[in-house]
Amino acid sequence: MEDVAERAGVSRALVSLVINGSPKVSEQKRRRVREAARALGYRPNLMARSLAQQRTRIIGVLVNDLRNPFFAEVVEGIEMAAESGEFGIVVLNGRRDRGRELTAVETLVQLQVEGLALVGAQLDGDDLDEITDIVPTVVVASDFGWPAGHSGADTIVTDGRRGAELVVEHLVSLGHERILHIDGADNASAAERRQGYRQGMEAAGLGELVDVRTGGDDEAAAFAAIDQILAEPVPPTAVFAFNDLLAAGVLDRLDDAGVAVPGGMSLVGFDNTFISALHHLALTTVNQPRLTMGRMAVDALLERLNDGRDEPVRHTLEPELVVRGTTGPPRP
Amino acid sequence: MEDVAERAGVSRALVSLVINGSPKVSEQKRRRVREAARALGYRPNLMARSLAQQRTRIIGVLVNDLRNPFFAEVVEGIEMAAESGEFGIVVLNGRRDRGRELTAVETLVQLQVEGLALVGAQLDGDDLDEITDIVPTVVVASDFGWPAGHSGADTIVTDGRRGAELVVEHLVSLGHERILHIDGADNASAAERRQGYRQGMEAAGLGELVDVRTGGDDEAAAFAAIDQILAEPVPPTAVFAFNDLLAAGVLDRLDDAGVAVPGGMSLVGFDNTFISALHHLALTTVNQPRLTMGRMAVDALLERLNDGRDEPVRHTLEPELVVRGTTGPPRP
DNA sequence: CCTTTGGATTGGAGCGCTTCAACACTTTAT
DNA sequence: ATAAAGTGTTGAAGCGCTCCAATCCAAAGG
Repeated sequence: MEDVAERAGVSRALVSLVINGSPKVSEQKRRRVREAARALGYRPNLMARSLAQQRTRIIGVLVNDLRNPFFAEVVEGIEMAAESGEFGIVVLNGRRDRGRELTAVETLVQLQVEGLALVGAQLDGDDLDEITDIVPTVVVASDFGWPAGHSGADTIVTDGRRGAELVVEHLVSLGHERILHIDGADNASAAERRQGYRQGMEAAGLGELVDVRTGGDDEAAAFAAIDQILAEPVPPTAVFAFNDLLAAGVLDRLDDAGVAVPGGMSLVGFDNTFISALHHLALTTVNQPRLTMGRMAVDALLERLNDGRDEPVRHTLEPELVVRGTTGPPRP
Repeated sequence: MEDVAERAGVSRALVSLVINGSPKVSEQKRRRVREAARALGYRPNLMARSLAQQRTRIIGVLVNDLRNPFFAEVVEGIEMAAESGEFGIVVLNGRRDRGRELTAVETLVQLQVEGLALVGAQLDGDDLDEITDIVPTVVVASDFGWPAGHSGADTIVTDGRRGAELVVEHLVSLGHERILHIDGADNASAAERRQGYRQGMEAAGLGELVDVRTGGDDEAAAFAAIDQILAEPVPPTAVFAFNDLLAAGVLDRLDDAGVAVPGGMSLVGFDNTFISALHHLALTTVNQPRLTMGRMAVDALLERLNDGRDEPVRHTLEPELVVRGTTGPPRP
């Protein structure tokens, strides 16, 4: 910067003004500075700038699992919204490990992010309380209850309980009774969907038949569960899987076992990722508006940052049942 | 930091030493500083530290499209390798737009990343030359030729030409002749695969039947191409799609049109993403070792950073044909 | 007893930028 | 003519940290 100033015959302060597009710089000097900067290949040092400005204009994003297209799309939504709010984002990947999530958050905080979006985070409520004391936080696609702690994080979720109910209602309307749920284990939104499943079953008078098995959040997790289920004397007629990835795994296994879908077993996923839309899977599932969730997350953050809101806010989006080809009447 | 120093009754310099785990601090003071830091909830400011240290220990990653599981996994590979090399990464998403890629690179450079990994970038050779003058760069999963410019970027690719040849050989061995290629348009690795396709066809004496159609890099791009193909008087007996996503789109469309796969048409993808492995698709494809690619990319960067290498290096990984259920003998 | 040695600690300069009060120079009002 | 009110520019302080040279202190050696 020194060099640019010298070459343009002005002070460093003036260079700074030009770089930041201040209106109170004469056209002549502006041109000379621009030119000198180009000639020298000068690029401002963002670190130094942030330090001096005492702000970074960065939103930190912690994502549970980048390989899950659902999360990837939420992140795209966040990115797009952040961009139009003049913020950048830094994405860190928790890779399905709570410990890594914690260090990732620590890194983001030390990076001085102005806001934090936790996408599908597996942290617990206490972790969250600590975090919200430090930086404005929005929790997306997972749920830490309401209100979410001391100063409170904002929450953007699709109503997983309702989504699960929709699934059960749909299956019941087809005539199913033995509906089993392979859950998301300790995954962030697993509890909610379990609850919705239970409520749905009870509402249909099928409380006795509630059957939840431990799954996880990817195909592999589905294998053990479904293998075991198939080995039992009276398998269910329908399976509701925690998410599309899990459902895809179940589908594979059913295929191996020669069980027709939906002829021999109905199957429902969750998230409506592009996978479920593939004709060859044609997975009945529950839609979550991913891009909207990302956008709302950023909006929530910006309200805190720009408008100074400081009571927590919670937006619950409506899930939508998407009926495709993996559900039908139960086998006789 | 000032406050911590005061509370612990030491100087700021000593606090810095403790934070950075210097061995030359007495156990007693170390404890006192640690305690004061905890009591005050002190967190070092990474920006300030980077500024003072004149290094960031950050590798910038520009990724073409986060929604494509192939790229997401390469990024995971990079992340894991960076972690063990004591580097952090910052991921920016080009979202399939060259302009955005350019500004993303600019941002990363201003962030003072010490190395840059371009994953599936769509930039052109001139862009790359400029970039390599500024920061050590490795190009992953796309190809800018060899050597790649002035100071030169490193390159980590799977041999797309060879991969495409494998595909053609496989199809030819099944008896196909009218093999059509839906390409990746101006996508980074599209040219290479086109070339491999052509060479494979010519080597099999099918040079006359070479037929390349414009596709893109996601399902939607496949639709137009395949619809048009099906409307033609003599459709091909086999289609080789640029990647798995594209192939999935083709498969859907074939389904709509009532064309059996592989009975009526054989289909091959590329990348061996988890999608292709789903039994219901069972897509014949070409594997790229994604995690290895990520790891090698980081290794290449670290060689430059730590060992001072400065001639460009190029690693070409071997593609591997994965035969699944979408390929078979041609229809009569 | 004084000097040396070496480990522990500290003061202060400096990293690249922003920002604000102060200054110089014009223009307008009086 | 002088004062007042802009306009454009700059010097210098400060952002939170690191790191070197200097200092301090205690133990060891002469």
